[in-house]
Amino acid sequence: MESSRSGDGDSGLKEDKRSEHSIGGDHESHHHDHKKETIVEEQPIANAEKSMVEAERIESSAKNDKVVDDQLETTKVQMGEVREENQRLKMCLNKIMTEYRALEIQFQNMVKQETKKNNVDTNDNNHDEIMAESDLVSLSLGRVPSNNVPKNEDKNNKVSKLTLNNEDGEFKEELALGLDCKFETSKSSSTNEGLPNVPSPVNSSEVVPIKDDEVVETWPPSKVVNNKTTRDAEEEVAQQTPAKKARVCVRARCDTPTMNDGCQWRKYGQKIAKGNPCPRAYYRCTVAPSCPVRKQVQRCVEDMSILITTYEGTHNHNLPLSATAMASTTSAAASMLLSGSSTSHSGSIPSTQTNNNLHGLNFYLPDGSKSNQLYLSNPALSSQHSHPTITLDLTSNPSNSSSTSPFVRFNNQLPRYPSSTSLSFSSPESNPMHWNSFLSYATTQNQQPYNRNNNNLSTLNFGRQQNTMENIYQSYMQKNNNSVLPDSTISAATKAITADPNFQSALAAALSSLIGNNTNNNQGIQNNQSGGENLSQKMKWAEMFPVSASSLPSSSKVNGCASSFLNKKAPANAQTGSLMLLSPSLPFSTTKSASTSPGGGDNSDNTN
DNA sequence: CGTCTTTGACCGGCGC
DNA sequence: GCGCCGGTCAAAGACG
Repeated sequence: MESSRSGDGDSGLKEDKRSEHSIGGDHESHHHDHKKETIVEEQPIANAEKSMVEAERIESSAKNDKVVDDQLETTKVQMGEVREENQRLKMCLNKIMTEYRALEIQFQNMVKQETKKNNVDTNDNNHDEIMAESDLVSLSLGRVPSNNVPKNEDKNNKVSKLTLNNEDGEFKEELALGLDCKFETSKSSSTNEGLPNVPSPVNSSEVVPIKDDEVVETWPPSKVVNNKTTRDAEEEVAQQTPAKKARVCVRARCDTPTMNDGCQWRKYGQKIAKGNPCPRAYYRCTVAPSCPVRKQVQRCVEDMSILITTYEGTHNHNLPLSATAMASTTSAAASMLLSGSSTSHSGSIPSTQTNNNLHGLNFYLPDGSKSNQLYLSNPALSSQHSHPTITLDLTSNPSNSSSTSPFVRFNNQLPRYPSSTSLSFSSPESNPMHWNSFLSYATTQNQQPYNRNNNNLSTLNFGRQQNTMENIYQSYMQKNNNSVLPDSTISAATKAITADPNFQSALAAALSSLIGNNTNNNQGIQNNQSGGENLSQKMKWAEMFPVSASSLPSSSKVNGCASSFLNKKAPANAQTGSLMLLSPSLPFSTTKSASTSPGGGDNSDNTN
């Protein structure tokens, strides 16, 4: 009994039980004593006395009622306490939200001013301003501005969007942190293009034609600028915000040339970077012709089994389902970085959050003075000082880390961007499942086919021993079968969200987009708008809408890193679809080497 | 024949 | 100003 309590159960419940026991127990013990007495006396007595016993029994039953009443009252009191605590938490959350909004507005103003400065010559100042704003918001969430966001409306709604959420309660507000952009993008679009870069399963097949007013993120300020259009002007504005250059670096063990992130990539160059004999390959997203997203793939010089994939930019189109996890992950990570994750971490993180025990979501925020350079095993990559970089370390080898705690590392030493960040999910003590399931859960519901066709793949360790992952997977599946999220997952989500408002924003964005989009785009939007659901509810909700495997496309070949892990896990359970959620994969829930074979298989994703 | 990869050339930023 | 280096272009070749 006591051992079971030692778990991370709800303290409120524990209290309830305990108090229940103490209250009822005392009364009952007296009651039993009383009964014993009556029994003892009962033996030698006559019937007349039996009536007395019955009277006593009635009396005792009355006592029993009283006990029940007491319990009820106690419970009520406890509920009141819980409510109070809830209120306190709500107030706390409100405070955080207020600060967040204030910072957001402040940041917007700063960007606005800068935009004005830099675009004095431009005729349509307003346009640029607005676009920059739009861009800003979208970037803060790792998203691309909507293709068709009415700009004026966009401007006006930006500040009020959270207010809208307040009407429906605090949970909404909580999610709203991450849903800002979604609201913005969705509100203006009557079509399902509201979420351009994290598509719904339905829309994923549609490559949304790029519109003229669409803000296309430019990756580097290259000579790509051939024709001066309004978009170019917007780009120029956008480029002036460091957010444009945010990069997300993913380190993962992979024995294939590239990680399969589900997206379509076309190789456009290769270089031998200084400091690393392994060539660096350059890919650009080919899902949409004008997609600005690029990625660099390079082996780690210290450990050739580690593949370092660096993503830059945000997709401006609907993604294949298989790519949403990675896109969301990188977007979330980027938004975490860009939204000022370095601004107030130490202050915003409750001390209890630093104990590296957040049910798998371990966010250790060491002193900012810790260098990230050492952590980035690739000097070439770490030398990209012009880009704020966030690193997701999915390797199991923390040796590359300069910190003893391979969790989140923020570093302030990069010359130009003090916000380089590293996320590591490699701690042997941590359980990456939750993170992975968060990020890939909804997506994977639609990715079953990738699993189905995965056959012989190499192993891929995402920071954990495979056995461990298998156990996690199995245990998760068991829980998953009950369609009830484990408390630990909910708890992890809660803690993670409260851990860092910025990450809250990022994670919520990723989650909401994944889950919301996975079922139905419209529903997803509505769901997000209603927002009353917490993360766990969302996940449950997503669980209720599995996509049948038959409706999913099959990939003809599977040789990507991601698939290697997934393949091994997939056959273990008939519910292939839902297992993908386990793929430690966060992002790598799909299969098939997208980069090396951008054409066929992944195209089928789009057309199916 | 169309698409993708390869690879040398080119460009721009940055440091000395 | 020069050279280094990262990043991109685009022609040529490979592949299905």
